[in-house]
Amino acid sequence: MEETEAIEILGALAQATRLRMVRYLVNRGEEGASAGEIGNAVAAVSSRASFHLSVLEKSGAITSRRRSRNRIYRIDPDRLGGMLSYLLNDCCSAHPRIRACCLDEDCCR
Amino acid sequence: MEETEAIEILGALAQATRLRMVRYLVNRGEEGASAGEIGNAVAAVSSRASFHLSVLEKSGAITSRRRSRNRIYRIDPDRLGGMLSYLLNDCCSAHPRIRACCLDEDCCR
DNA sequence: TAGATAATTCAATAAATCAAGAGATATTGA
DNA sequence: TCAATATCTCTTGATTTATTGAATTATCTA
Repeated sequence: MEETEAIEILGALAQATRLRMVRYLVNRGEEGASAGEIGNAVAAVSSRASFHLSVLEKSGAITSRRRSRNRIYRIDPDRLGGMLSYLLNDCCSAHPRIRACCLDEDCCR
Repeated sequence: MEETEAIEILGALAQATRLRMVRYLVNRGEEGASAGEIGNAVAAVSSRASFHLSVLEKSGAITSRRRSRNRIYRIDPDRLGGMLSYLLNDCCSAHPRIRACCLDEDCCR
């Protein structure tokens, strides 16, 4: 992954509403969720939900397709994983301590 | 790690100059580097380097101490690792595919 | 203490981001 | 085609962020 791609995903995740959207969509898995459901889940009015979803989609963290009247959004696990890999393995050169913290949920604060 | 802490680190990393500073500091390891060296490494004038270093320090991604005339900055691997762990294990519920991408450098694009 | 060095803070400007509501667009079913 | 539903786009104003150069602060050494 390129630096600019990683930065765009990082910027997309660095906002509470959007991070909560990602969390919600990860739990929805392959099924995904409509803009309305997502907005509801994170307590965002429709225009705001739409804006934040478009930021996430533009970054590549999520994808979407239309299904009837709804637009269904889904996580793109390869892009999210790719960004994490870029940070951990490329930027941080797989620094042993950072890696240990990342892999073991209970390692670091 | 709390959501707000993770978001602050994510926001700190979502900027090219700052991401390059982190990359440089990871390579410097325990030794760390002075503000001047870091600014030089990422081609930033002193005031700009100082500004970005303060953003990184405020987020917790790096720490600093004064050594003579210089201020020496270092990575905080536990905080960086903690943020990665928050994303991978908490937000993404250790999603198998995301996890695989993250761990194997060559898994995802 | 005076001068040199290193880093930060300040001021001004430009650009980007966020929130909310109004209105526009797309899709479906009566 | 008309009405209802779901989503998106546009506008406004407020806030935040990034950049530069000048001024300031802290530290060291002759």
